[in-house]
Amino acid sequence: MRKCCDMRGFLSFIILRLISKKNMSGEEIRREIQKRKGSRPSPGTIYPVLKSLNDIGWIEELKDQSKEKKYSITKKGKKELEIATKKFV
Amino acid sequence: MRKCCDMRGFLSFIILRLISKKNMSGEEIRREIQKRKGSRPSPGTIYPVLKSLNDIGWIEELKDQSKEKKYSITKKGKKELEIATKKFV
DNA sequence: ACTGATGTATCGGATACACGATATTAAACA
DNA sequence: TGTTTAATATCGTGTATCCGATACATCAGT
Repeated sequence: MRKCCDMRGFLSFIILRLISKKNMSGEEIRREIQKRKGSRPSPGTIYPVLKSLNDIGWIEELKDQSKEKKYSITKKGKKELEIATKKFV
Repeated sequence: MRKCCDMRGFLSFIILRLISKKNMSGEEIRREIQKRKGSRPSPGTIYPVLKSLNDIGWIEELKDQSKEKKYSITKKGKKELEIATKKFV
């Protein structure tokens, strides 16, 4: 994946948006999407997306005390999300 | 494609949303997306989506005088769009 | 330390999205 | 009626999204 919010990759958009509202871990994201959508994305879906969003600097790890690795949105990510949202929503 | 706004198929969501705001033809949609996104989706991208959205009854043809075949969103499509938007945006 | 439970990471593969090219249709002129 | 122009439709293909399965890591309780 190169760009979030390309024609494909709706999931990246959703995940970025979730993280923008609240720092979240992979499992939290899975639970949240299940709550909203009904189906629980598999780990093989979520974690690669988190990795790529992290790699391009749109989110960043937020190591805290717990065993969960939380992510927060970066300034860059916030900006990109705003652009994408304006374009398409 | 079965459901718009599945994990994949961001484009279906975009197109449904565009049509929900204003009755549009395939070419209008291509131009609108180009205006917003910069790149112009190819016919082979747009028309199959329109066909599938039409097949599942979320949009419908709106034959008018012109040579363009416009589409409008159906009640069902409006409802589904609302659900998807609430879920994800 | 061992075990169980939970979160994270990675891999191979199936699926279908999006593409470009091409064909078809249809309106609008002469 | 024939020609041109533009919109629509379809086809085969490459690609990466998303999946399930599996492995690894980490913490809690005993």
